[in-house]
Amino acid sequence: MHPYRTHTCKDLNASHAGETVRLSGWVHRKRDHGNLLFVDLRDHYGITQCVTDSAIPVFSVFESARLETVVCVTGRVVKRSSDTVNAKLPTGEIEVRADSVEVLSTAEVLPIQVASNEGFSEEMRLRYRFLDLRRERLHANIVLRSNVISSIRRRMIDQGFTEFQTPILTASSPEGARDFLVPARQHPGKFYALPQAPQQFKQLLMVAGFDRYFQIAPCFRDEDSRADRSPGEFYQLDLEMSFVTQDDVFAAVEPVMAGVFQEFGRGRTVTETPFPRIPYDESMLKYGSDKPDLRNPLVVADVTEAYRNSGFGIFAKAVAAGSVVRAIPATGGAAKPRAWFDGLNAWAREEGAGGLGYITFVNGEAKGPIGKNLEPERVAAIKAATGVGDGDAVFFACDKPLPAAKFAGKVRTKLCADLGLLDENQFKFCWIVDFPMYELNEETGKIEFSHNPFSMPQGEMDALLNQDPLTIKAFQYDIVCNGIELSSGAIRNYRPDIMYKAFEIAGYPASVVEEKFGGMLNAFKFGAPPHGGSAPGIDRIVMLLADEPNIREIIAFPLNQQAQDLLMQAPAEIEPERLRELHIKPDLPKPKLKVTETPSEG
RNA sequence: GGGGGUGUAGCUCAGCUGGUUAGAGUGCCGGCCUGUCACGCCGGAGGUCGCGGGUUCGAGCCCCGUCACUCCCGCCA
Repeated sequence: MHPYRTHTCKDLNASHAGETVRLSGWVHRKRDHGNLLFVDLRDHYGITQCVTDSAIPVFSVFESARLETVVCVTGRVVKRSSDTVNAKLPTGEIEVRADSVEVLSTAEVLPIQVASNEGFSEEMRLRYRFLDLRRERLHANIVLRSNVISSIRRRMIDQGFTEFQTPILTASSPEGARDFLVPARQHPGKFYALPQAPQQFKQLLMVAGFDRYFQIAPCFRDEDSRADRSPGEFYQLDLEMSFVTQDDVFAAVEPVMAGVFQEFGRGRTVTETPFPRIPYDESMLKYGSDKPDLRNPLVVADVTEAYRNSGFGIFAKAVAAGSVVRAIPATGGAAKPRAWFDGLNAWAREEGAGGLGYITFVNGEAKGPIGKNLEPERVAAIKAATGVGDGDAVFFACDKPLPAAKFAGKVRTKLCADLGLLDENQFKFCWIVDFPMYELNEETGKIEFSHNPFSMPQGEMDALLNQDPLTIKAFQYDIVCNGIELSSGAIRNYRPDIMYKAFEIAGYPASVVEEKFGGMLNAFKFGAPPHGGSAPGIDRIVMLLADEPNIREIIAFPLNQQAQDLLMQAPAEIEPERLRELHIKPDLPKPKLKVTETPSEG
């Protein structure tokens, strides 16, 4: 018989009754009846109940084994009587009568319990990640992550994409986030950078003629974390395609996204392909965001004209000074008590708005502080613009266009939550397209790239030469699901002449462009195909599918918010000798923060 | 870099207006229990109330500082 196991802890059922089997796993739970002892034995696959009684010598071994001890149990499979079957357990029809138990590894008193749904502190969970990972939910999330990545890889390969690996030790990115740097021992004073994304490599692979590239790519950015953003590292499905338009990229990405979300979405409905394409300007107006949650049915409308020269003095004055008014409908909001409206007003002030004016519609009448001061035909126009009717309310955000849009977006989200309008049972995808190529820096008054300087301006050279730069759109797009930005992508600027011009408009002379991006620019001088791509974030995809609000729940060994690994104790100090051979001398501003010590090993 | 929250037993938390010996659940240790499946019952051990200072007759609670974790803003081509 195999020294460790003949079956896993999910394998056995009534058909195995009478067989002698061997199982290995962790003592998940014990139920000690004095002369009768039940042990739930757990492995990666499942749980099997083992039972022993005091007549058998191994009883005391089992009885003294603490939770999470690793044991090897040999015994006979017995069909349970009908009244003792556990319907909640896949192996609940049977149990294993233990003849012998070997303790393979003992366990100390647990700092966090495995067989529990209790919430433990992040610090404990990360310090004892190996225990946390044994727990059902996290264990399942990591398996889901693996399955999602396999599915993505299969779907990409089936579409004719070729998988690549690109360097981890590479050059500092010229723009963007802070790099992680690695000292180069053979080149004193010089550094490698970890890639923020394989952006330039994938474009070079297109120049190299590979046509369709993808990679499950690790990306490194030294920026502060958020609940949905790891500090340091994350993975993306990086892809790039040659001889394509924006629509070709969409057509390649959509079936992968839709397919994966259908496969792992546990019945939640997924937007049918093709996904809606929403121009950036429209998204900012209707949803107050460039990553709209389309599960929220509320749509913002512009009602600036309804307030121009109106009887509602505050807004009329602001509109005259260049502000806009955005109307956010609250379906069914008129039935809410006065306290709700007051609460929203207080919330709006906390958010930095002057307040939150509103009109309610009851029995064909417009009520509320604004309703009284606004002429009936203007109220009618607002009603028409927002599509509200009796029983609804409308809220107003009045400010300069961008802050008004953003605040309207916040109001939209809050109203939806308060009114319970969000359908949780959906994955709503869309593309946000037509991002502006440039934007005005309000402080400096200068024109800057608003997103990726390497994307192709719509209208190409003609637009750069003849259009107001602030009106030029780029072939730049984001894919958004349930209000979460999964990726951005672009059709790239592959023409050196257009690139020089695009950078010139943003204030970079040709010499700077050559110095900073010489490698890629040079490659484009030897026959570059038109190309474009995208890079959906793997971690966020898994977060959505697992319905987890925090990215650490879908990563086996995440860093904490301070970018520390509490289990492996990283970052750590380095022996002086190592620093010497790297020609590095620390110049510390103050005594270094110490990573707290881990308790002794078991 | 900035703002909010949290920090009390191994773990998860309660602790009222500042007032006796700081509690519960769980885990751990011991006892009882032959059909449980979050088994049950009885008992026990376990505390520098994050740390430092202050106010007070008296501080887990109030004040100041500091540290740690977390959420958010900045940042994230």
